[in-house]
Amino acid sequence: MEFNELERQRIEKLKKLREAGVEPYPPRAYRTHTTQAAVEAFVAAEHSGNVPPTVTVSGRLISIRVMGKVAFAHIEDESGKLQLFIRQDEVGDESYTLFKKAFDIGDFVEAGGPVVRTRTGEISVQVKVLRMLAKAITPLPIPKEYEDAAGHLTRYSAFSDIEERYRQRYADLAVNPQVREDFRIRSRMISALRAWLDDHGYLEVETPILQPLYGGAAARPFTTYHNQLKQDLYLRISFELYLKRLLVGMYERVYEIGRDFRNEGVSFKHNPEFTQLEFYCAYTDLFGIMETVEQLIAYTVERVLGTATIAYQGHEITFTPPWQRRTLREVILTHSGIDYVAFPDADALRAEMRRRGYDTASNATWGHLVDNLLSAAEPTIIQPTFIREYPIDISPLAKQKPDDPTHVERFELFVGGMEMGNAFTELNDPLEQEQRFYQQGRDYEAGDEEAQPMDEDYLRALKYGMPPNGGFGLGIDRLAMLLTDHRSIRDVLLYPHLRSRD
RNA sequence: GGCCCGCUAGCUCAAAUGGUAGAGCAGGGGACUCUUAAUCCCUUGGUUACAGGUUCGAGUCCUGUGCGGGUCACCA
Repeated sequence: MEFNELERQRIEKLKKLREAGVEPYPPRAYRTHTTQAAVEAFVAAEHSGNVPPTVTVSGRLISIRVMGKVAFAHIEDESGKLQLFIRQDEVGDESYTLFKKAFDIGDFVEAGGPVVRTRTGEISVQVKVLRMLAKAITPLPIPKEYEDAAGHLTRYSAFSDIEERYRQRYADLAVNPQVREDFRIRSRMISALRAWLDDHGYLEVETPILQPLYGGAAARPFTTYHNQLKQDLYLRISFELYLKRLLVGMYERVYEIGRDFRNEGVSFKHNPEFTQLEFYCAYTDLFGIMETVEQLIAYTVERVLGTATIAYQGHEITFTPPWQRRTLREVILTHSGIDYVAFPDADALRAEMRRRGYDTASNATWGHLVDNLLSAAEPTIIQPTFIREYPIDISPLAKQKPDDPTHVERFELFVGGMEMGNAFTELNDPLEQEQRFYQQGRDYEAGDEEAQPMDEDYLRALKYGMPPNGGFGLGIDRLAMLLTDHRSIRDVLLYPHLRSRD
């Protein structure tokens, strides 16, 4: 380890503590109250006229104000903050000197004594015993704060360098309470999703992450290798094909929450690994899934934030059902002026798009061109909106519309200008599915690296019969972005992927 | 991957046109027995991301590299 000057000074303090017979990393803490519980116990005693409680509280030192033979400090634990009132004549000369000379902001400490109000009225622990729990070597960038009479909090020089916050998330969390809160919201959100699904007859299952064959989405996979088996394996890009096999096995409602891995570019809304919820429900279709999704997400938002209306990047978004239902054709026509069904092949559509100023790749398939048109409209769709009826070319696992075999029963959910989820009336005709895989194979040969490979075992499952059903996939990270009002997916991932240094 | 922007002390930021690299906080020394951005006096701290180049002289200009941010493309 290399140490800078500040760290060397603190290592000297370590020695000073040990020379005084104080172990700077003792094995145990003896907390009797969280800071919040200490305050509550004090307030209760004050109301009932009882003697104030004596407590032992533990936490990180976040401020120190020494005034000669008396000092004030604040400690913070997960429940909140509490002031320590330390008097030399209460803790003793030796302990007080050690506090002044060897304790720093950032250290974990423990303080025991009665809870009192100081002259300014702040509830504090009148410290009788002060212990070091864990000495910090590296100074934490804990900001100074000022709270005015109106309760408005100003933070000075808060740790805000984006790259360092992501690389040293532990420090970010330690000094930025709002970041801690964002990840609590994310956690509560996942709990709420799970609770709703559990309450509605869905069985939570786990399917393979290491797969001999990937599929279920249009994406390039990560590859890996099993040494003993001498076998190439892929990290899954979706759960879809494994979950639908379970419907063949007579489960009617299944879901999985877990990680997908896609080998593609990173951006403010893409991380190489991300969390997905997928569920499948037998004996329903696209339209049944829409109602389920409305209920599921409205319940989740309400339970996590206490309201169905949220603020997101300056927009007000309301999740109260029913949500808008539009067709892909109408959305694209409205946004771009192009009625894509009038241009049924790639060359014609590309020519029309270029005529209207779109920059299109000359090797893009017709389906991808349609997708590009949708992408252009995407940022304008703020309120929760189901966009349905997709071209069959880009939907190899969805069932065709009975009255229009060029399109499938598929919707994507958009909120806040982002795609949040994707759903189909699932294709359960094994012969048709085989043809779709063949077409994907031809697309792959033609240069589409995201085309899905033939999955013989999945077809074997379908041949046993799969009930009609609808399925849905939800980007958990993106929903978390909405609920925490963050524009970047990295702010809702504890450890977003970053290129390594050196 | 293309283009644009950024990288200066532990943290947050300054440094006209190229001319001795600074401040606040944190840290160190001192004063102070009710403070809360405590206050007051003194003070340490830098390979300016890295490597080259131009120049008498580069944090500043040029080239390259790394990392990050934004944007476009790719991509759900």
